[in-house]
Amino acid sequence: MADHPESPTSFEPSDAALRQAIELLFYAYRDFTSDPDAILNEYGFGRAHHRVVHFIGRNPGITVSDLLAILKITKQSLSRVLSQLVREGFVRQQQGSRDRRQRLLHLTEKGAELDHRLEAPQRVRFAAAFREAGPEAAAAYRKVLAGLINADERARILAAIDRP
Amino acid sequence: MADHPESPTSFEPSDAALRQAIELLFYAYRDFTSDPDAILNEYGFGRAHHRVVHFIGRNPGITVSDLLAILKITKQSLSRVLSQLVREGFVRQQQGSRDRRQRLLHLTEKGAELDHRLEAPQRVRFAAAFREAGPEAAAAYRKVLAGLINADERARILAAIDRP
DNA sequence: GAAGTATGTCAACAGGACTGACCTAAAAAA
DNA sequence: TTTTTTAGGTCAGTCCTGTTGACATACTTC
Repeated sequence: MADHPESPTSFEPSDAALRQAIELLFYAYRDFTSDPDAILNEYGFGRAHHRVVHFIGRNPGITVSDLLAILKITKQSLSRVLSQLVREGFVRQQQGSRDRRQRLLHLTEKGAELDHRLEAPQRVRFAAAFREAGPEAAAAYRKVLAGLINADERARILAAIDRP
Repeated sequence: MADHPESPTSFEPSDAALRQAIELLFYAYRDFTSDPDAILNEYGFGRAHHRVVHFIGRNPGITVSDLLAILKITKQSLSRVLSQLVREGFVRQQQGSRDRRQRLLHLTEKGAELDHRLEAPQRVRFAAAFREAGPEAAAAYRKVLAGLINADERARILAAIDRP
C-alpha cells in the first residue's frame, strides 16, 4: 500500500489524525462553552438560552420555525426557553405583517446586552487561537468545520453566516 | 497576493470572522454528534455514555478520578453512567495493584465494539472534511482547536492525544 | 368552504448535569 | 501508631433541556 502524502489529489488522513481531530473537538467544545455557561448561571439560564439569544441576535425578525430549523430541536423545547426569555424581557415578539400568524423575534436592549456578554469570552478565545495560528489557519479552520456540517445544509449555512 | 494588510506578527481577526468561527463550531458540533446519538439511542444510552466509552477505549486502565478530570463532571454524574455500562457488560473494573483503592477501567469486547461503532461515522465525517480541505488545513485545524482549550491544560492534553 | 401552515400549550417523561451529605477502604503522613 | 488524606461509592433532591403525543387557534391559500 503506497501512500502519497504530498499528492493533494489523494490525501488520506491517518487513523491517528482522525482520532486526534475527534478528541480535539471534544476538548475545545468543552472549554469553549464553559465561560458562557458560568455567565448564564447568574441569570438562572442554560445553554439553550444562549443559543436562542445568539441566533435571534444574528437574525433579527427571525420566525419561530426558522429558529427551530437552526437549532434542530422540537418546538416544545424551544417554547419553554423562548417564553422564559420573553417573560423576563430579553426577547420581544412582533406580529408578522405579511403573515400575521408569525411572531417575529427580536432582542430587547437587555437581550442584546446579554448576547454580547455571552459572546465576549468566545470571541476572546477564538481571537487568541487565530492570532496564534495565523490567517491561513483561520481560513483552514473554516474549511474543515464547514466540511463537518451535513452536506445538504452546508451551502445554505455558509451563505447565512457569510452575510455582513 | 504578495502583500497582506496584516503582517504575520500582528494578525487581528475581524469581528465578522470571529462570529463566523463561533457559529461554525455550533453547526459542526450539532451535526457531528447527531450520528452517534442515533446509534446510542438503540442501546438506551446518551451522549455521556459515548464520552465514557471513548475515553476508556483510548486510555485502557484509566482511573475514575482521571476520567473525571477529562470529562469535567461530578463523580455522581459519572457514577450513574459508568455503573450502567459496567452492569450491562461494556466496561469492566479491575482493582489496582499498586493502589488497591483504584478501580482501573477497561472496555470489554462488547464495549470495544460499541466504541468502534460510535466512532465510525465521526471518522468518516472528518476524513471527508480533511480530504476536501487538504493536509495543511488538517494541521491548521489542529492548531486552532488546540488554541481553544484552556491554556493551563493545553500542553497536557496535546501530549495525551499525540500518543500512538 | 376546506385544507394546510405557524404557533402555542398541556402533560408526561428521560437524560444528564448539579449540590450536599455521608460512607468505606486504603494509602500517606504525623 | 494514630491521624489525615485520597479513591471511590451512594443516597436524595433539584434543574435544565431534550423527547412524544394530543390538542387548540389564528391565519393563509386553494
